Amino acid sequence: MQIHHYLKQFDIKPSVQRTAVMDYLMSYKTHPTIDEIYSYLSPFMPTLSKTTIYNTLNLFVEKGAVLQLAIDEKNARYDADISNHAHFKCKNCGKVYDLFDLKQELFAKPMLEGFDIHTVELSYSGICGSCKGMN
Amino acid sequence: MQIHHYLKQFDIKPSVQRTAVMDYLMSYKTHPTIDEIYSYLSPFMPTLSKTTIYNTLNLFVEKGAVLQLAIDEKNARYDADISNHAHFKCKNCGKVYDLFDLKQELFAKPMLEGFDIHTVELSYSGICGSCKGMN
DNA sequence: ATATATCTTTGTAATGATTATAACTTTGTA
DNA sequence: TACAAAGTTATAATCATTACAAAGATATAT
Ligand SMILES: [Mn+2]
Ligand SMILES: [Mn+2]
Ligand SMILES: [Zn+2]
Ligand SMILES: [Zn+2]
Repeated sequence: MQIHHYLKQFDIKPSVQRTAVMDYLMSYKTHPTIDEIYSYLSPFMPTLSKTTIYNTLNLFVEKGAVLQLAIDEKNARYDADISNHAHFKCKNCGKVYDLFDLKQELFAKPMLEGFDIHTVELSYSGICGSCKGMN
Repeated sequence: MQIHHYLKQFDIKPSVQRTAVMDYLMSYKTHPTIDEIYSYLSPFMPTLSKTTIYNTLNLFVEKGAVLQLAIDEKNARYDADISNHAHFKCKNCGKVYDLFDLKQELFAKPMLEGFDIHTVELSYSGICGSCKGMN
């Protein structure tokens, strides 16, 4: 199964729960919160615990398989797409959108004396198209 | 007094507490948390309440006088420098550094169909110079 | 200057996200 | 099968933030 293989690439043992979480993240690219992941999976896996979702995502982030986004002040949000892209958070509806069509230069890690830069996070906020003109 | 005048520019009435918080933010550019601000000011203002620090900073952010940084997953951090600059958070010591010497293009708000972009936040993380070679 | 309304601050309680803990279950191996 | 290691679960604890209501300060009208 491809998700099993993908997890192994990051040195993650593919349990049923871990596979389900990664499958969800790869299928629904909505940058979900822990609660959203748990609420979706729980009906399919009645014994699933929210702690497992926390454990699983902490492991995924640690192993580099998933990004933890800081764009939402309230809850952590997770993204299985670890390629260079930015995010936009709507101040009105809270939805987090992907922004792929930006110059790659924006994601360059600057060479700065005294800083060993590992990660780059570029976030925008404002009002999204669906919310414009409403409210 | 200059801080009073500065606050008024943002339509903020300069109370004693608000002035003290803005003074602190402008003097110590360490991107402090609520707790750090409270711990510093409390000895000088014995009746000060932590709720006031929360109220004050929420007001400052709402009025655009201060930036709330999302770079730290645990606590909100605040910055009185609202000019274009990026931040670096050390994964080891947790300190948040300013990065001023970056191209202004990095802070441009891209023109994208369906997005009305108000703010840009550019954050890096990795290991800082003081932490390199230690641990 | 006094009364009244509005704004601000304060302390406490409530909420909500995340982590710690310990028991239980599953998996891998001898 | 037997044992050890890894993973999952439920519950309790922690910690940041917000809600609330009372008290205090400031502004406005008489
Ligand atoms: Mn994304
Ligand atoms: Mn700064
Ligand atoms: Zn929206
Ligand atoms: Zn450091």
